[in-house]
Amino acid sequence: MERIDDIDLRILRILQEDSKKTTKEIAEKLCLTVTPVYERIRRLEKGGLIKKYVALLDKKKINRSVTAICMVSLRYHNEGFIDKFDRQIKELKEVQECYHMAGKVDFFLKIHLQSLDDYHDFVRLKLSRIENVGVLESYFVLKEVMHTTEYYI
Amino acid sequence: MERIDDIDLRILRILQEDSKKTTKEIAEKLCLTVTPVYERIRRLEKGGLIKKYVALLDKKKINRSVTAICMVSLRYHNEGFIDKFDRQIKELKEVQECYHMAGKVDFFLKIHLQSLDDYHDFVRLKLSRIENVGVLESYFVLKEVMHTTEYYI
DNA sequence: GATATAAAAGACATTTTATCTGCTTATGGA
DNA sequence: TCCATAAGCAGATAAAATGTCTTTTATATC
Repeated sequence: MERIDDIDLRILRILQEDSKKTTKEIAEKLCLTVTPVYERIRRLEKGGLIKKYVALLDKKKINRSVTAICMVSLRYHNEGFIDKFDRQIKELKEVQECYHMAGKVDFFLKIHLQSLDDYHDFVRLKLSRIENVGVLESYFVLKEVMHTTEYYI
Repeated sequence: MERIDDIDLRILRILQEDSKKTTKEIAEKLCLTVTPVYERIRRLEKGGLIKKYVALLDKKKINRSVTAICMVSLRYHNEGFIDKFDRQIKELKEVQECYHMAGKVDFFLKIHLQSLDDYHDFVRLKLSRIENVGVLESYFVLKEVMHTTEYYI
């Protein structure tokens, strides 16, 4: 991928905010015609800079009001165990984010659920049954202060 | 918003995964014509169930390879202070997520940056200068095991 | 500074998609 | 059974995306 210039950046900022904006609307904002804008977007897609386009849903309206953060430490740290944990975590539909961390905690999970009861079940029936899971530390979100999918570029 | 049925759910699953799918493509998957699919999508948008459509960028390709997790505890917990922290955090472009938590830690931040040096500057010049910030605990992501914007519905 | 060359932008035609309208078919009570 | 209502279909129209070709602009070289 060649370098991206200022026009590319402005296009990316717009699309991060609202990907339904038409090429024409974007072109007008940038004082260009549709063709260059169209071609730039295609180039950004082909180059993989734009990964995908998605619809974002309202958590509350689909009944996923509980957000839990869970820090997991494994008992043993052989490479095989870490990969195994990775694979098993990816199977769990409740998990929205999972990071392998540097530090005393090994993994960091963000989980979305309907209720605290569901979290109880999640830990008891799924998470704690994954082999080699050691310490679990759970935190619950009281209020989402901010949450964006955009990067400041 | 009226209840959502199984067809709505199937539409939402598709749009969460790829919002560029055309009404026609979705209609074919669901064995319907474009009109009902079109109207359902409009209804889901109007009802606020679909919040927005966005483009997701590749973190690495835009030079945001470092993800830090930061747990913040405030010194004092009067209501005013909490709101003030909220407002000031929202101003920081590096912060992608911020949650007010239940427990011994007050806030939970996810931050995206170019380098560890930038994190150093972020903490030194921005975070630690916010009034009333007490303990900071930082973690760094070694590997993103999973990260999705989709909800399992 | 003039000129050659390539990259970027524009103009416009064509294809595809979104959107609207009117009509038909299910569905669930009274 | 019949009515009322919601959901779906078919086809027309408007708008957007896409492709092609031309013009402009920037850049490098002489």
